Amino acid sequence: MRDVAEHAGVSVRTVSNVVSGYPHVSATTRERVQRSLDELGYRMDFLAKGLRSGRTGFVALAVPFLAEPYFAELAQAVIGAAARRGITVLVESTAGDSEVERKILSGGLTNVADGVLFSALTLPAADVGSAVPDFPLVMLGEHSVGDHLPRVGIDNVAAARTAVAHLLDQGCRRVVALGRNASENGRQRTEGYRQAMAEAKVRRVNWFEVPVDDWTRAEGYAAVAELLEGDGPLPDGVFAFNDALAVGALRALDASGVRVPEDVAVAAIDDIQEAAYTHPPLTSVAPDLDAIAERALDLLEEQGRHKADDDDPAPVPGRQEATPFRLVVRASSQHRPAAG
Amino acid sequence: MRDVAEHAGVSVRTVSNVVSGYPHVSATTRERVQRSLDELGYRMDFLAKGLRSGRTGFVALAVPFLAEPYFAELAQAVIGAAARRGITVLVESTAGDSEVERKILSGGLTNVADGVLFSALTLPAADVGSAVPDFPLVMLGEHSVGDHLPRVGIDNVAAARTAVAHLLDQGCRRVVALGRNASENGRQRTEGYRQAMAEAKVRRVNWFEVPVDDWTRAEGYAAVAELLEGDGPLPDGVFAFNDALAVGALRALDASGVRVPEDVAVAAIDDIQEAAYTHPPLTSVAPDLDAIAERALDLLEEQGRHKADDDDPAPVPGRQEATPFRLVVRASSQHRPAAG
DNA sequence: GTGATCGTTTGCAACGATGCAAGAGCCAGT
DNA sequence: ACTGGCTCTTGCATCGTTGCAAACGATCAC
Repeated sequence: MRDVAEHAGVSVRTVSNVVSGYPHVSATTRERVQRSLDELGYRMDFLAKGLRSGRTGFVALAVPFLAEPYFAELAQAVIGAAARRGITVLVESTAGDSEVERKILSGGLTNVADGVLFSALTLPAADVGSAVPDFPLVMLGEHSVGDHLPRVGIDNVAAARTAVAHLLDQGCRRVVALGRNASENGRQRTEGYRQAMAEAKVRRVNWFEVPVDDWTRAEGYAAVAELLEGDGPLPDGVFAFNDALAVGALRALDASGVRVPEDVAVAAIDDIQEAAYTHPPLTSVAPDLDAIAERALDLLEEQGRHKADDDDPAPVPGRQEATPFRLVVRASSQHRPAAG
Repeated sequence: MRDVAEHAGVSVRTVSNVVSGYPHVSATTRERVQRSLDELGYRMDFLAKGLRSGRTGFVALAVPFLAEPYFAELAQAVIGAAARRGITVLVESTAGDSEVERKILSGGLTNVADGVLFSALTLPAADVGSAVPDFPLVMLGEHSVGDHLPRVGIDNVAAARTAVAHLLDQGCRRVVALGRNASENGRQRTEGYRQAMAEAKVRRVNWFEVPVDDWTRAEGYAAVAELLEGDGPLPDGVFAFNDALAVGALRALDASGVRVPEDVAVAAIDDIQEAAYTHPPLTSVAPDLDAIAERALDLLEEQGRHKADDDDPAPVPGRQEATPFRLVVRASSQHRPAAG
């Protein structure tokens, strides 16, 4: 920038004014500086700008596994929403490592990012306690830290209830819930399953919850394969807590010759792109990822503004925003067996 | 850091020495500073460090669509490899917008990242010409800019040839190549297909190339659906240029009641995780993503060092690194129809 | 003609860290 | 006792940019 100033015969400050669009710059000067800018191929140094102004224009997004379709699609949505606001996204993958997650929550990304969007899996709740971070932070999806942290995501209980109610509507009598684990997400979707089963007055003997460790295709496959090998009564419906589990379940059912949806109907949550191409296509609850991304960025900006205004106001009440979702019905759940 | 220095009763420079592990610091001082560090919850400012030292510890990864499984898995591999080196990855999604791609190549990410890994789809070859960027850059996969830019990826011709040869080995007589488009990648995989067909002395009448725009499930589905509706002779093998196309193809075949692999064998390239869970599981060529990520980062660091050494040496000859791949055979290609 | 006002431009300091080289204190060797 | 060499510590300048407020010149009203 110094070079540009010299080349244009003005002060560095004036160059800065031109670059940052300061209104009180004469047209002739602006043009001359602009020419020098182009000629010398000037590129702004983000670091210096960030250092001086305290804002970097970056937002960090931390997800457990970027290679999981759901998180990849979420990341894509966040990147798109951020791009519309002129914000760049820094994507971090925690690999479900609670050490990494703890570092992020304790501010490991501060002053490189203006804010952090955090989709936590195994959250080190104990370590975090009720401490409020000293930087803009919005949680995506459920977490177990407490409601003092702002959060954006679908209502998991309602989403699960919707999926299970749909299966019951289709005539299922014995619906298995596949996917309970240690996560808060797992707890809530289990709750939704139970509510739907209770509401439909399904007899307790037909309730069945299959636990897993992770919500992956492999675990879904293994769990259902084991279920089919067992000597218990077979289910006529499977509610998988996410699409990856459902994909694994479908594969296991297919491998065992169980027909979907004739023998077993399947529904899940996430509606990843893959869901439209499974065998058969998968019924799934679709969260509005764009809405999640937009709302999350709104909340981040809001926190950023509050920080700037006062010194330390009540740092934004932990708002819990529920974004819309809808049930996408595909072939995997469309059967109507004879009542029984 | 100033606060810490004051609190510990030393100069800021000494604090810096402790933080950066400078050896000549007495044990007592080090300990005292460390205590103040912890007590005040000091966190290093990456921006200031980067501004002063000229290195940020960031590497940018630009991919067309993060939501595409292949790129998501690639990103995960890069993030993992970078983490092992203490490098943080900044993921950018170009959305196949050549405007964005041009910006990246002209250095839009410089001085925020020490280097750029670029997986280009539609590359604005004309705009770039043979200009060598003034920052460390490594291309991932094929591109059409020319060989003056270093590149890491599998040998696409060989990979395609391997997949097609496998289908022919399985007894296929009429193999369709699905996926030719304007990309360099498409050109090369087409070339591999032709080589394999020629090598096996397949009669020209049985060669068939189906073009698409993008390598997505939707396009794969549409292309195969159209093929099945047509009145031409049906193929007994489909070679899809990537797994997404294959997934779409499998769905279309399934929907039309065509049996895989009995009627049509299918193979593709990428071996995304989803490939193991399709109906039936998909035979695919698996690139070694970890190797790609590691080599790419190696080349970046090498370029970084060269930059540091001299002023402007021949900026690293455009090395073209071919990483290993292997064919993963699954059910989608395992048939042996009667010779015909 | 003179002072007030406005638009435009500028100098200085600062953001938080590190490179450099010099200063302070200590010990051993002569 | 003096010097050289060592370890440990420090001050100063600097990276590229922007906030702040003053300075500058010109126009305007009286």
